Amino acid sequence: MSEQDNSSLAFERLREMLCEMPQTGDVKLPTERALAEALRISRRSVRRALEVLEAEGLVWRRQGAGTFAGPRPDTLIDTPAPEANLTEVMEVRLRIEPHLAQLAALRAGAESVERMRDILSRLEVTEDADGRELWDSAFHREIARAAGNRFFLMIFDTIDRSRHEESWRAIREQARNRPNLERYKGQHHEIVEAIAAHDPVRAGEAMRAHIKAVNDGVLNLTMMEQPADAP
Amino acid sequence: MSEQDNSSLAFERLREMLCEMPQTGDVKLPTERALAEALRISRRSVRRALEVLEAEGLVWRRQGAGTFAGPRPDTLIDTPAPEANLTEVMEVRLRIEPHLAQLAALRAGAESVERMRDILSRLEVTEDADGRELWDSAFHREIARAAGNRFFLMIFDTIDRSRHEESWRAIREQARNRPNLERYKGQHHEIVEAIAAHDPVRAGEAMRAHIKAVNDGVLNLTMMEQPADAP
DNA sequence: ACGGATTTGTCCGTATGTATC
DNA sequence: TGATACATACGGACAAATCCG
Repeated sequence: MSEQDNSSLAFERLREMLCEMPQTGDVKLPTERALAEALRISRRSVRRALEVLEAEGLVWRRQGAGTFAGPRPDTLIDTPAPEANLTEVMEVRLRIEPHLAQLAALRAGAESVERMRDILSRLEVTEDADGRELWDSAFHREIARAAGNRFFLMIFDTIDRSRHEESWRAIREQARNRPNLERYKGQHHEIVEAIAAHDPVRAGEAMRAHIKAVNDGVLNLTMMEQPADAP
Repeated sequence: MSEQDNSSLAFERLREMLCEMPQTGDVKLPTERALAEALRISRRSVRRALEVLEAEGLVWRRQGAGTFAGPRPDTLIDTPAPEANLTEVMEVRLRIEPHLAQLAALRAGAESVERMRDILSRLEVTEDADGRELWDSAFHREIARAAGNRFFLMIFDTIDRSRHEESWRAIREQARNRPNLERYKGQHHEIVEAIAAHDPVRAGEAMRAHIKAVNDGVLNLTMMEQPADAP
């Protein structure tokens, strides 16, 4: 009973603290360092407790901002993704986006191709991980737009939303190692060239290869996280 | 669990906002600082999202003036216009449902196949139009379920909802009144057989042929309605 | 024609959580 | 456990461009 775990102590104290707080959103908690000092325990223990509280939905945290009480403020999500599994999303992308590239090759106008190239050039000079994610998404969406089918565009947006939710970890980790980034860059240009040349077969195949590469990259990464696995 | 990057959040919210705006040009958006405060995020995140939207051609900005909604060539749709969508929906079905059949052939269990056969038997003894419509939809949805991918199922439901559009029902039912019904019946059984045999290639091809036949049936019908349209 | 007010464009410092040792 | 390096988010400050009286 004496020295079980400081995390549980922090957990009780923090929970108590939360109950006394006003229920209005946007209540900022003290920083982790301050809490650790106030409770006379290590910051690691505070973090463990906060992780549990976050999972319970009592608090939410954002890097660079702080820890806040209450549910997340931006719950605009209209249940787009149940429990988005990464493999499921990739399977859908692998089977749909090649069709979008094919249709885009048949129907894309010069201004669409121009926008694609512009987006790619911006993607390549972006160092920020968040920004890269945004530009990459914009590129794929531009292709979906160029496909000229509003239903396909709607479907793409459904996938894209889930992709952003799922990207929370894997893509950012993946951004760390640059070799893949170069390969993706080449694949992107290959796709645009095929579309510009109105070559649906090549466009579809290029898109398929690209998504397959991304899929493999993410898969390898998640496998690396689990120990004892050599290529 | 669903807290994505702030930029992506701003991106979705802004695009949604743009779609709800009147189509008239010269619509000035709130200032970046106002948007940042309204969305409860930093101005930097707003700016990243606006950059992408500008590259997509949805908005245009001028320093000192503000951000304006640009021309909107394609709008996200919630209420599709009937006529033009028919070909669009058919195009989507033709390119997606074969994949569903393939996956179903790989993953369908015995009970799924059992349900498909049961649904088909009920479809074949149904005389009224509403009933046939319902059973046919149920058959295709059972295949989507058997594909074992929740996203694909979600996407299928999106398509299926449009398919049930009131204005199309008459057309589809007329297309089914013909001897086409017999052909569709055979194609349905061919699909189920291929799935039961775990033959993805045959299943995909059978589904493709089926949807192509339905598509042709509808197309022929709509052309018959408009007599003698000459180039 | 002029000047103040407003808005976008740009940069940097600070604060915070995250990851690693 | 404690300490350090790192990525990210935020806000302020200033310049450039524009608008309005």
